[in-house]
Amino acid sequence: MTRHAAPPVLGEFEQIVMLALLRLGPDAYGAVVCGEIERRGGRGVSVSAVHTTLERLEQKGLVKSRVGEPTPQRGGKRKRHYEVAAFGLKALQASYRSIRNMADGLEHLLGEPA
Amino acid sequence: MTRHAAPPVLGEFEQIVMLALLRLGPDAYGAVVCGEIERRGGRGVSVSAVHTTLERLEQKGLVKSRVGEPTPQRGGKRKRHYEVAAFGLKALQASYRSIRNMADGLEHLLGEPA
DNA sequence: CAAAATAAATCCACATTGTAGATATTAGTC
DNA sequence: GACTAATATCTACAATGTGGATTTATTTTG
Repeated sequence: MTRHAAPPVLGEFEQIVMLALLRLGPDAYGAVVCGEIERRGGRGVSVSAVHTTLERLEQKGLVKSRVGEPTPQRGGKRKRHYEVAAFGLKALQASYRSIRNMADGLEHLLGEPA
Repeated sequence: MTRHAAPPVLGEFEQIVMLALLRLGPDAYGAVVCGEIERRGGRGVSVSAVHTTLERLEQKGLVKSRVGEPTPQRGGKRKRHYEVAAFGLKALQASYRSIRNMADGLEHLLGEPA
Protein backbone atom coordinates (compact mmCIF):
# COMPACT_ATOMS: atom_id res chain seq x y z
CA MET A 1 0.00 0.00 0.00
CA THR A 2 1.55 3.19 -1.23
CA ARG A 3 2.18 6.08 1.08
CA HIS A 4 -0.11 9.00 0.32
CA ALA A 5 0.82 12.51 1.27
CA ALA A 6 -1.88 14.16 3.35
CA PRO A 7 -3.80 16.58 1.18
CA PRO A 8 -2.77 20.17 1.85
CA VAL A 9 -4.99 22.58 3.72
CA LEU A 10 -6.70 24.80 1.19
CA GLY A 11 -7.04 28.56 1.48
CA GLU A 12 -10.43 30.17 1.37
CA PHE A 13 -10.18 31.34 -2.19
CA GLU A 14 -8.66 28.07 -3.34
CA GLN A 15 -11.73 26.31 -2.03
CA ILE A 16 -14.05 28.69 -3.78
CA VAL A 17 -12.25 28.24 -7.07
CA MET A 18 -12.31 24.47 -6.79
CA LEU A 19 -16.00 24.48 -5.96
CA ALA A 20 -16.59 26.60 -9.04
CA LEU A 21 -14.69 24.06 -11.13
CA LEU A 22 -16.85 21.29 -9.78
CA ARG A 23 -20.03 23.09 -10.64
CA LEU A 24 -18.88 24.17 -14.07
CA GLY A 25 -17.67 20.81 -15.28
CA PRO A 26 -14.64 19.86 -17.36
CA ASP A 27 -14.62 22.80 -19.76
CA ALA A 28 -14.27 25.54 -17.21
CA TYR A 29 -11.66 28.21 -17.76
CA GLY A 30 -10.58 31.50 -16.19
CA ALA A 31 -13.30 33.89 -17.23
CA VAL A 32 -16.10 31.44 -16.59
CA VAL A 33 -14.82 30.51 -13.16
CA CYS A 34 -14.61 34.19 -12.40
CA GLY A 35 -18.22 34.72 -13.44
CA GLU A 36 -19.46 31.77 -11.43
CA ILE A 37 -17.80 33.08 -8.31
CA GLU A 38 -19.30 36.51 -8.77
CA ARG A 39 -22.77 35.11 -9.25
CA ARG A 40 -22.81 32.28 -6.73
CA GLY A 41 -20.29 33.48 -4.25
CA GLY A 42 -21.60 37.03 -4.37
CA ARG A 43 -18.10 38.34 -4.45
CA GLY A 44 -16.11 40.20 -7.07
CA VAL A 45 -12.74 38.96 -8.22
CA SER A 46 -10.41 39.72 -11.07
CA VAL A 47 -9.72 37.13 -13.69
CA SER A 48 -6.04 37.24 -12.92
CA ALA A 49 -6.68 36.32 -9.32
CA VAL A 50 -8.47 33.25 -10.58
CA HIS A 51 -5.72 32.42 -13.04
CA THR A 52 -2.99 32.69 -10.48
CA THR A 53 -4.87 30.47 -8.11
CA LEU A 54 -5.57 27.89 -10.79
CA GLU A 55 -1.88 27.76 -11.71
CA ARG A 56 -0.87 27.25 -8.13
CA LEU A 57 -3.46 24.57 -7.60
CA GLU A 58 -2.12 22.80 -10.65
CA GLN A 59 1.43 22.95 -9.35
CA LYS A 60 0.22 21.21 -6.24
CA GLY A 61 -1.50 18.56 -8.32
CA LEU A 62 -4.96 19.54 -7.16
CA VAL A 63 -6.32 20.41 -10.57
CA LYS A 64 -5.27 19.54 -14.09
CA SER A 65 -5.48 21.57 -17.25
CA ARG A 66 -5.48 21.24 -21.02
CA VAL A 67 -5.42 23.78 -23.80
CA GLY A 68 -8.56 23.94 -25.88
CA GLU A 69 -9.06 24.20 -29.62
CA PRO A 70 -9.71 27.61 -31.16
CA THR A 71 -13.42 28.40 -31.16
CA PRO A 72 -15.14 30.57 -33.77
CA GLN A 73 -16.38 33.22 -31.39
CA ARG A 74 -14.63 36.43 -32.26
CA GLY A 75 -11.01 35.46 -31.91
CA GLY A 76 -8.92 35.30 -28.81
CA LYS A 77 -6.27 33.12 -27.34
CA ARG A 78 -7.01 29.48 -26.76
CA LYS A 79 -8.70 28.64 -23.52
CA ARG A 80 -7.01 26.62 -20.86
CA HIS A 81 -9.56 24.26 -19.40
CA TYR A 82 -9.32 23.18 -15.80
CA GLU A 83 -10.67 20.21 -13.93
CA VAL A 84 -10.46 19.09 -10.32
CA ALA A 85 -8.02 16.21 -9.91
CA ALA A 86 -8.70 13.28 -7.61
CA PHE A 87 -6.14 14.50 -5.12
CA GLY A 88 -7.75 17.92 -5.26
CA LEU A 89 -11.14 16.52 -4.44
CA LYS A 90 -9.63 14.81 -1.42
CA ALA A 91 -8.19 18.09 -0.24
CA LEU A 92 -11.44 19.89 -0.83
CA GLN A 93 -13.42 17.28 1.03
CA ALA A 94 -11.05 17.48 3.97
CA SER A 95 -11.13 21.26 4.17
CA TYR A 96 -14.86 21.36 3.76
CA ARG A 97 -15.43 18.68 6.37
CA SER A 98 -13.20 20.54 8.75
CA ILE A 99 -15.21 23.75 8.48
CA ARG A 100 -18.53 21.93 8.64
CA ASN A 101 -17.35 20.20 11.74
CA MET A 102 -16.39 23.40 13.42
CA ALA A 103 -19.69 24.96 12.41
CA ASP A 104 -21.77 22.03 13.54
CA GLY A 105 -24.40 23.11 16.01
CA LEU A 106 -23.92 26.80 15.30
CA GLU A 107 -26.43 26.99 12.48
CA HIS A 108 -28.63 29.39 14.41
CA LEU A 109 -25.76 31.85 14.69
CA LEU A 110 -24.56 31.48 11.15
CA GLY A 111 -27.94 31.93 9.58
CA GLU A 112 -28.09 28.72 7.66
CA PRO A 113 -30.90 27.93 5.23
CA ALA A 114 -32.49 25.24 7.36
CA MET B 1 -28.47 55.77 8.21
CA THR B 2 -24.81 55.27 8.88
CA ARG B 3 -22.52 53.85 6.27
CA HIS B 4 -21.29 50.40 7.22
CA ALA B 5 -18.08 49.04 5.81
CA ALA B 6 -18.60 45.69 4.13
CA PRO B 7 -17.24 42.98 6.39
CA PRO B 8 -13.88 41.73 5.15
CA VAL B 9 -13.45 38.36 3.52
CA LEU B 10 -12.07 35.97 6.10
CA GLY B 11 -9.23 33.57 5.49
CA GLU B 12 -9.70 29.87 6.08
CA PHE B 13 -7.94 29.80 9.39
CA GLU B 14 -9.57 32.99 10.55
CA GLN B 15 -12.92 31.34 10.04
CA ILE B 16 -11.89 28.28 11.95
CA VAL B 17 -10.66 30.34 14.86
CA MET B 18 -13.84 32.37 14.97
CA LEU B 19 -15.96 29.26 14.87
CA ALA B 20 -13.94 27.89 17.77
CA LEU B 21 -14.63 31.07 19.71
CA LEU B 22 -18.33 30.73 19.09
CA ARG B 23 -18.39 27.19 20.35
CA LEU B 24 -16.24 27.88 23.38
CA GLY B 25 -18.11 30.88 24.66
CA PRO B 26 -16.86 34.11 26.20
CA ASP B 27 -14.00 32.73 28.27
CA ALA B 28 -12.04 31.22 25.42
CA TYR B 29 -8.33 31.92 25.19
CA GLY B 30 -5.35 30.81 23.11
CA ALA B 31 -4.64 27.34 24.41
CA VAL B 32 -8.29 26.35 24.57
CA VAL B 33 -9.01 27.56 21.06
CA CYS B 34 -6.03 25.58 19.91
CA GLY B 35 -7.33 22.44 21.55
CA GLU B 36 -10.81 22.87 20.14
CA ILE B 37 -9.43 23.19 16.63
CA GLU B 38 -7.35 20.08 17.02
CA ARG B 39 -10.27 18.07 18.31
CA ARG B 40 -13.08 19.34 16.15
CA GLY B 41 -11.20 20.49 13.10
CA GLY B 42 -8.99 17.43 13.10
CA ARG B 43 -6.01 19.58 12.42
CA GLY B 44 -2.94 20.43 14.38
CA VAL B 45 -1.91 24.00 15.01
CA SER B 46 0.51 25.77 17.25
CA VAL B 47 -0.74 28.07 19.94
CA SER B 48 1.21 30.94 18.46
CA ALA B 49 -0.60 30.58 15.16
CA VAL B 50 -3.83 30.97 17.05
CA HIS B 51 -2.56 33.93 19.03
CA THR B 52 -1.37 35.77 15.96
CA THR B 53 -4.66 35.23 14.25
CA LEU B 54 -6.63 36.39 17.26
CA GLU B 55 -4.57 39.56 17.48
CA ARG B 56 -5.14 40.33 13.83
CA LEU B 57 -8.83 39.65 14.10
CA GLU B 58 -8.99 42.05 16.99
CA GLN B 59 -7.19 44.76 15.03
CA LYS B 60 -9.86 44.44 12.40
CA GLY B 61 -12.57 44.72 15.04
CA LEU B 62 -13.87 41.22 14.46
CA VAL B 63 -13.23 39.95 17.95
CA LYS B 64 -12.72 41.66 21.28
CA SER B 65 -10.58 40.67 24.21
CA ARG B 66 -10.16 41.25 27.90
CA VAL B 67 -7.50 40.16 30.37
CA GLY B 68 -8.66 37.69 33.00
CA GLU B 69 -7.99 37.54 36.68
CA PRO B 70 -5.23 35.27 37.97
CA THR B 71 -6.55 31.80 38.67
CA PRO B 72 -5.18 29.50 41.35
CA GLN B 73 -4.07 26.69 39.06
CA ARG B 74 -0.33 26.34 39.31
CA GLY B 75 0.87 29.80 38.29
CA GLY B 76 1.12 31.31 34.88
CA LYS B 77 0.41 34.56 33.13
CA ARG B 78 -3.09 35.93 33.01
CA LYS B 79 -5.30 34.71 30.24
CA ARG B 80 -6.56 36.98 27.53
CA HIS B 81 -10.13 36.03 26.81
CA TYR B 82 -11.58 36.48 23.36
CA GLU B 83 -15.11 36.85 22.09
CA VAL B 84 -16.58 37.28 18.63
CA ALA B 85 -17.73 40.86 18.06
CA ALA B 86 -20.94 41.72 16.24
CA PHE B 87 -19.02 42.87 13.19
CA GLY B 88 -17.06 39.64 13.27
CA LEU B 89 -20.20 37.57 13.28
CA LYS B 90 -21.37 39.46 10.22
CA ALA B 91 -18.12 38.69 8.45
CA LEU B 92 -18.25 35.06 9.46
CA GLN B 93 -21.83 34.71 8.29
CA ALA B 94 -20.95 36.24 4.95
CA SER B 95 -17.93 34.02 4.39
CA TYR B 96 -19.78 30.95 5.49
CA ARG B 97 -22.79 31.73 3.33
CA SER B 98 -20.50 32.27 0.38
CA ILE B 99 -18.91 28.86 0.69
CA ARG B 100 -22.21 27.13 1.36
CA ASN B 101 -23.61 28.75 -1.72
CA MET B 102 -20.77 27.57 -3.87
CA ALA B 103 -21.06 24.09 -2.41
CA ASP B 104 -24.80 23.91 -2.81
CA GLY B 105 -25.79 20.89 -4.85
CA LEU B 106 -22.37 19.30 -4.61
CA GLU B 107 -23.03 17.42 -1.41
CA HIS B 108 -22.62 14.06 -3.12
CA LEU B 109 -19.10 15.02 -4.19
CA LEU B 110 -18.10 16.57 -0.93
CA GLY B 111 -19.22 13.70 1.23
CA GLU B 112 -21.58 15.58 3.45
CA PRO B 113 -23.26 13.96 6.45
CA ALA B 114 -26.75 13.91 4.96
C1' DC C 1 12.19 35.55 50.11
C1' DA C 2 14.82 33.80 46.19
C1' DA C 3 14.75 30.21 42.85
C1' DA C 4 12.31 27.03 40.16
C1' DA C 5 8.49 25.71 37.69
C1' DT C 6 4.39 26.67 34.94
C1' DA C 7 1.01 28.79 32.03
C1' DA C 8 0.20 31.86 29.11
C1' DA C 9 1.04 35.75 26.00
C1' DT C 10 4.04 38.41 22.83
C1' DC C 11 7.68 38.94 19.40
C1' DC C 12 9.80 37.91 15.21
C1' DA C 13 10.58 35.94 10.94
C1' DC C 14 9.39 33.63 6.96
C1' DA C 15 6.19 30.82 3.81
C1' DT C 16 1.91 30.64 1.45
C1' DT C 17 -2.12 32.54 -0.36
C1' DG C 18 -4.82 36.49 -2.11
C1' DT C 19 -5.25 40.02 -5.55
C1' DA C 20 -5.00 42.76 -9.43
C1' DG C 21 -2.66 45.75 -13.03
C1' DA C 22 0.13 45.48 -16.98
C1' DT C 23 1.71 42.76 -20.84
C1' DA C 24 1.79 39.18 -24.19
C1' DT C 25 -0.43 35.86 -27.22
C1' DT C 26 -3.65 34.02 -30.44
C1' DA C 27 -7.43 34.30 -33.29
C1' DG C 28 -11.17 36.39 -35.98
C1' DT C 29 -12.80 40.68 -38.83
C1' DC C 30 -12.41 44.41 -42.39
C1' DG D 1 -2.08 43.52 -42.80
C1' DA D 2 -4.14 46.60 -39.25
C1' DC D 3 -7.62 46.33 -35.79
C1' DT D 4 -10.28 44.32 -32.27
C1' DA D 5 -11.36 40.86 -29.04
C1' DA D 6 -10.68 36.99 -25.86
C1' DT D 7 -7.75 34.88 -23.14
C1' DA D 8 -3.68 33.70 -20.77
C1' DT D 9 0.80 34.91 -18.55
C1' DC D 10 3.88 37.94 -15.90
C1' DT D 11 5.02 40.71 -12.09
C1' DA D 12 4.54 42.75 -7.86
C1' DC D 13 2.80 43.52 -3.52
C1' DA D 14 -0.56 42.87 0.42
C1' DA D 15 -2.76 39.74 3.62
C1' DT D 16 -2.93 35.48 5.89
C1' DG D 17 -0.82 31.27 7.78
C1' DT D 18 2.49 29.24 10.86
C1' DG D 19 5.67 28.23 14.35
C1' DG D 20 10.08 28.92 17.10
C1' DA D 21 12.08 31.78 20.50
C1' DT D 22 11.39 35.01 24.11
C1' DT D 23 9.11 37.40 27.73
C1' DT D 24 5.86 38.03 31.45
C1' DA D 25 3.10 37.01 35.26
C1' DT D 26 1.96 33.64 38.78
C1' DT D 27 2.27 29.83 42.00
C1' DT D 28 5.13 26.50 44.43
C1' DT D 29 9.18 25.02 46.86
C1' DG D 30 13.40 25.14 49.55
